[in-house]
Amino acid sequence: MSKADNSEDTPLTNRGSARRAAVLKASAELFLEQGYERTSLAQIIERAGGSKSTLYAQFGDKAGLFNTVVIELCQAAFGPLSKGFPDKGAPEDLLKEIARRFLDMLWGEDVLALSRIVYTEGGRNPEIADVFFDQGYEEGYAQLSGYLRAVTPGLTQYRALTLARMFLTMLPGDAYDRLLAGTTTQRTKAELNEQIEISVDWLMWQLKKTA
Amino acid sequence: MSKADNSEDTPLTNRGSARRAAVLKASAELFLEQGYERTSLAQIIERAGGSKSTLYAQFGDKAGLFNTVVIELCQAAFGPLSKGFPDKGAPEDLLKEIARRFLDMLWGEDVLALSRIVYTEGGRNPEIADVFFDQGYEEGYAQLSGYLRAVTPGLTQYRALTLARMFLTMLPGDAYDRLLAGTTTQRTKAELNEQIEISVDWLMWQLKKTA
DNA sequence: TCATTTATGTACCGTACCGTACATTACAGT
DNA sequence: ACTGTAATGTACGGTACGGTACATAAATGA
Repeated sequence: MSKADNSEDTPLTNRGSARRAAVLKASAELFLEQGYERTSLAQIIERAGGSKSTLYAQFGDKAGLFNTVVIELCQAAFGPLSKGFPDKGAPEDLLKEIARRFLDMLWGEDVLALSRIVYTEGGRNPEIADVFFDQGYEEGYAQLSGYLRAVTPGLTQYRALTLARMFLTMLPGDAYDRLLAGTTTQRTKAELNEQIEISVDWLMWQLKKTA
Repeated sequence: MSKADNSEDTPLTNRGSARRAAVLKASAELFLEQGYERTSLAQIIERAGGSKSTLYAQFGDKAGLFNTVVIELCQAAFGPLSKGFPDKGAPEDLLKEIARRFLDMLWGEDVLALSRIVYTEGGRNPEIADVFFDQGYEEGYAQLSGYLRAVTPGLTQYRALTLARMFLTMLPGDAYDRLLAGTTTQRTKAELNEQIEISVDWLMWQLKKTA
């Protein structure tokens, strides 16, 4: 983001904002698919139409474009988290449903590719790592911990957050890591269901101990 | 690894094998630090001495060199896992000790950087992902599950593996992911200790339920 | 000691890349 | 309709990269 990042200051004309959208869409696809280094500006333009001038006028440089794209993607990818929880049924069934939704979201190709790119480029670009975790995991912890406190009298906020964090991280086990890395063997659906079962058991146990 | 990978077939002379070692060392440092794309062959040679001819004669091409390096690194990085467990004291204290050792290993700069590169390049190179998980996590699961079965009559091998896997993945919570991604805020030591506590509690509970 | 093989160094090729300069077109306000 | 401004297209510069060709030096085996 070196010289001219036109993200908010100048009011774009219709033509401009349409191109901007096209460039963002194409960049998102290509960055997610190939990563930062392997994606060239020429590829982006080929897919988005227009030309490099537009790109540099609107996003400054390649890094600026990347930053903008990834931050927009973070805000989009974790949308399902803000849908709220189902609210009927025994806590145990409810937690299982929450678990399934969470895993379904993680398993989405967009979240998967986004995670990969954040892990790869985060070291050189801490902003995207922060946004990713704040909008993603932390948001999930907050939602779940709110629910836990609602059904468990005497549960402190800190403890609820800890439990939520541990629940959501034990849930996928190493299945998510294997997906990210691309191992040839992956966890089976049966193993995943077993992990859900175990995780929910544990969380219910913790809640009972508190109450 | 396109044309001439001289990893095992031709007996290298002294001169050759010395250079080979130097190239491997330099490549390891640079690949881990910068990733595959950002590391150029010129950089490697600058650090290792010698010249491109040597490199191409011994490793075929850049990809071949990378593959060799990463696989050697996998075998080296997880060395601490094969040290075996401490074997005196109550299971609870023992599990805590195991947990601490495991986290210490994960937190090492070499394992950290290796994880990052495997997640990044694994998609294009499944072999390194497989080696990484087989030599790393799966080895840890095997060791721990062996111990669990030894102290818990009636625990099946499958169940022991599952418990070991869940234990070792819940242990770091999201702390390891945050490290990999490079967020500006990280989990505190207190939070980690709490996670260890909770994880060990859970595992002890599971073992008691079985026995 | 001499011939053959193996390792090394140098110089180079073609390519792909990011970024820029500048001419050109569409738009907005009057 | 006219004019200044913003968006676009074209063409190119400079560079760094992976990979190769070929000459040279070292080692090996007899």
